[in-house]
Amino acid sequence: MPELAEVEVVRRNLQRWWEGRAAHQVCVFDEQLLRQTPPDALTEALTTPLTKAGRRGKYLLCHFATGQVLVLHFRMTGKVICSDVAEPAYARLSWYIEGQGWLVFKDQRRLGRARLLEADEFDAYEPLQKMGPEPEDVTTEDLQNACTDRRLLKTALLDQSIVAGVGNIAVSEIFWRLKLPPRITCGQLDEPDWQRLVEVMPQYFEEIIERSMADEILYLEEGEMEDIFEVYGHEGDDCPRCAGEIKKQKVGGRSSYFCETCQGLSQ
DNA sequence: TAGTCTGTTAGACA
DNA sequence: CTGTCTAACAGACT
Repeated sequence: MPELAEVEVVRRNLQRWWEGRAAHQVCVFDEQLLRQTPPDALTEALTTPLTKAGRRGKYLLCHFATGQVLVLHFRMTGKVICSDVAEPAYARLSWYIEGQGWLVFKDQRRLGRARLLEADEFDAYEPLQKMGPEPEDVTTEDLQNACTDRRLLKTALLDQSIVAGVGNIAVSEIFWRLKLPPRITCGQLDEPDWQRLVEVMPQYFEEIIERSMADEILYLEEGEMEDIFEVYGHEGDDCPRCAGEIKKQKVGGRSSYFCETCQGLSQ
């Protein structure tokens, strides 16, 4: 489930499983995942130790001592898991870490990408160059400067050049916390609204990261993921806050979930 | 069968 | 140049 929070969970896992160690074996099952990267070059990089697992927005960054960076993007259904077999379902790329297991890039829909960049290529890499500040760093001024009055707030927050890492789920959840109607435009926010927005965004991600980590542990024991969202995917349920009903509506081309009672007028 | 889905980008259009 | 919408990418699920 790749929004910022899920990518951060993978980053923390890779830090534990992989940092300081090199792969002893590499299997490329789906070359489409690699696109511009030759499998041989990837294999060579993976067989040197990982120096750091980083993240920027929804991009996962695997740094090597050579200065090379393996950039992973999971799009809709990609993820990295640790497995005791090399090729579980939907495996696209696997590398073996001694004493840990197979690290597997899984991706049901095959939209995810892995690309190996040289140090200078990484410094100039456009998608990262264009990216806005992380939610924990963004200021009200950043947002107000980047957002025109008539633009939907939802569309603005999903624009990765304004703020990095916000996805469609996060928008619904953050709007619910702020009691904002789904179609509110940037011009309709007052100063305290912007202030609360920059406070709540990082709080939301922090909380979801923690709950996802805890959930993963629970999943290993109980075999079932808990639903950690308040409104997203909850059409028809009662609002956890006011017992109004959760509605679903297309906003900016994609589904928004919101409480019709406590999130202002739904328009 | 048609519509849906956590993301991103290109092209059409206003 | 701005912004919005759609299709496309690719596959599974309802």
